[in-house]
Amino acid sequence: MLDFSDIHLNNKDPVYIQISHYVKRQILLKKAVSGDELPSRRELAALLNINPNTVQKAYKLMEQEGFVITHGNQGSFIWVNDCIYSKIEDELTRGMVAEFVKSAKEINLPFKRVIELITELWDE
Amino acid sequence: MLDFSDIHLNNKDPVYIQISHYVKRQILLKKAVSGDELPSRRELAALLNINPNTVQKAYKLMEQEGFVITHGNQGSFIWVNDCIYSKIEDELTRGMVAEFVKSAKEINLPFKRVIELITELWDE
DNA sequence: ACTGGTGTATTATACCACTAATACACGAGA
DNA sequence: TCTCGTGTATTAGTGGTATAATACACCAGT
Repeated sequence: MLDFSDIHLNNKDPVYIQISHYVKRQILLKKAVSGDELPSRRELAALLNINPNTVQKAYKLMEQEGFVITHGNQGSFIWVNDCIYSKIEDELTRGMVAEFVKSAKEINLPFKRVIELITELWDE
Repeated sequence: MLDFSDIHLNNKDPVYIQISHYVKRQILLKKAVSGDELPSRRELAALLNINPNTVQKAYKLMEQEGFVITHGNQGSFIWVNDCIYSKIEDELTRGMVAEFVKSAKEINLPFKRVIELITELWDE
């Protein structure tokens, strides 16, 4: 059963997006693999103190994104093939880095300075 | 008169935030300095094809953040002291990098890999 | 069979951020 | 004085998000 006990919800992004993003991270970290079962809608809702419909929205989104399957009322499961995994990996790594690079260039931050700042801020 | 002709509005972030962010970038790039006049609310609204109130909200935000002043109906002007400048610089550099570092760590991206990705994505 | 938990769907409501529409008072300039 | 553009304030509309209350069909376990 996939563990949601260490998810931390902020109050900035939509909850259902955060749930999806959390599961993607778990997949990337190999903490979630094909076959792993997700909690039931109502169960996760109770755990996170949110409405079951919000969980349903998250699960539906993850189904559409292709890494969660649900059959009948037998619960929902993680399901990732190589293609989906690559997509997730790309979004969470290259995608994120690319956005950052774009922001850095917008303010004319030179490459060297970027490396400096990351090095400086990495450990703290 | 501060130039907004090369601002590019996305449809993800609130417009008034984007305007404020754009002005901050201009300040950081020394393209906007104390005394520079901003277009009137209606003028900028017309230029960007948005509602004057959205511009008003942006200007008000920038006043509150401390780098824009307005007296009566004599227009709005850039006004930055060292303190404000440092704040903007920090937000747009260290602040941005810190957020990125946080995201990278969330998915266990090692420092080395981060540098690799940035190097790879810097030129394209 | 009955019960309880499941996924799913529908409808309604509330809330908030954002944007839009409008009106108002002020002051410079012709 | 009249006009026009200014900043400002108020109100209304819109869309997305979250919640709530149900309802339904399905299946497993008792």
